[in-house]
Amino acid sequence: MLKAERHQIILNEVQLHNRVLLGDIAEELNVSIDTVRRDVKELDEQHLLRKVHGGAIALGFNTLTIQGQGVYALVEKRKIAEKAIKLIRPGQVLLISGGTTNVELVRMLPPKLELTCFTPNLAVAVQLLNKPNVETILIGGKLVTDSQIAVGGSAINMLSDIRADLCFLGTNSIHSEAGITEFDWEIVQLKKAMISASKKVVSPSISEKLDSIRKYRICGTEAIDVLITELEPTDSKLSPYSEKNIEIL
Amino acid sequence: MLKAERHQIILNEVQLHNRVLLGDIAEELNVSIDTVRRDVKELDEQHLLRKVHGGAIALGFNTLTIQGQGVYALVEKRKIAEKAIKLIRPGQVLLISGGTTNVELVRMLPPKLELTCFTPNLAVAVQLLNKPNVETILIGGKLVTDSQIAVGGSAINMLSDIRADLCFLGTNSIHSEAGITEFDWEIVQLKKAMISASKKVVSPSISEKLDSIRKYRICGTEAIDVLITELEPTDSKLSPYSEKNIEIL
DNA sequence: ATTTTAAATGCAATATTTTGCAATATTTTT
DNA sequence: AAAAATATTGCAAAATATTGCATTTAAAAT
Repeated sequence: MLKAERHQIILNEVQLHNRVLLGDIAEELNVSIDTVRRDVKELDEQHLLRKVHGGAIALGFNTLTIQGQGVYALVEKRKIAEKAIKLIRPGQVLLISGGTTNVELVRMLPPKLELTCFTPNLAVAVQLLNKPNVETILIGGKLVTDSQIAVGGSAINMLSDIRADLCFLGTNSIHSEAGITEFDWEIVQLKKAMISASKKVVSPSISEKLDSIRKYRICGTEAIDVLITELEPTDSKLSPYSEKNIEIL
Repeated sequence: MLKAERHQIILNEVQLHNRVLLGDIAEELNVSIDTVRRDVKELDEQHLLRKVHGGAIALGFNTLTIQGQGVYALVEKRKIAEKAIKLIRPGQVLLISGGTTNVELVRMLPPKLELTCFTPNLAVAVQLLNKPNVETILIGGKLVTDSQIAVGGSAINMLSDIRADLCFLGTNSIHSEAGITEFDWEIVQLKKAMISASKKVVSPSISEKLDSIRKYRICGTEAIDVLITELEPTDSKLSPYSEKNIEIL
């Protein structure tokens, strides 16, 4: 029995019955209760369920999660999110695109921080709802299924009325010469509008996405103010970007 | 044995059983376990499966779900949702407000039904994303935390461009004389706009909400075309409404 | 056809992860 | 407050991964 398989089963059980007992699962899966305990602990760390004394329960009401597997490269993304949050000042207006890194960023926002946040992304919006001191404004439009982001004329139109202090632009591909690129035309248009609606553009990208190029271009490196990766800012992989006058964190 | 051939077989196996063990495959294909490991690693990099310790598993659906904690009066709401769905014809344009009944309604939509759905509510939007044949358009605006609904000028503005066939208006309070009422002023404005954007207004309400009045008025009974409760249409509690020429389901 | 080059494979040594157990601590229940 | 249930921690055995390297195989170039 693979660990990942157990995780799926446990999650499924929790979804179905809203709660599970560790002992029951252990028996059902024929593993020791310690193993189940560790499984549940991991799932809890990935925000896929909530571990409680004696078992686990499904997450609370406004919790959107990515079902099935947990978030890929969560450790790296948390590191990025932590650096990103340091850029934020109380009272600012933020513009936040989609992507799991941005979701993690929002989740890690200090609860007492007062902000106004605009976002076209469902998962980001749901996370923002959990922050009592954040005013959230949803950017509407046609929803792209897999990225859960609103695109199209009305979204772009709504963005044209905004002047945000900081834009966290979830990035698919970034390259020191080609800039930021995407493979979905609609999303390209949206992100372009997001960039022009912001005073400062921050690109949180796990290093894996560096030096890659997609079909359509969103902007050149000159439009990016800050690049945040999980690496040390002095890492050699980042020097092509710092040479382009991008601030590296 | 060609590499591509092995890849096919591995993928097939994963599809079929949801998981594979490296050892099993190695034996089956008569290659070393190292080779299989490398194969699986490649397939993982192409996002065709997920490599885990000991083997590989199929990719989960990357869909967002709201992990609903026990929805109050779920049985009744399902009954209402079932009746409501019968009103829908393929290809129609729907306008759906918030509320757990509407979420349940969307969850129960047949997967093959083709629709265009507008909604200002996050939970509804998330559920709609799981429907492959539904085009979802999010109505943006300032999010009201507890109802997870977008309100304000831009939302109302966006609604003014819509002409929906059917509006499912989640209802807080309905009264045969006072009509539909709410306690949140912003939401009242939004729902008014939703009503004028639709040809036909349907109010799905559990019977508990009948005959109650809140602070602000959304519309009179004349604006409501259909009232759906979990009760039999002939129930005496509903007669004040049928007398107002509302269709009862 | 033959050489050159690159890719693929299996092996062995080493590292990492997973798992169950036992001893101890903590929480929950009575 | 005592008893029962559940958690935590450290540990060792087993399973699995990783790495470097030698060998084979396939592809490209001559």
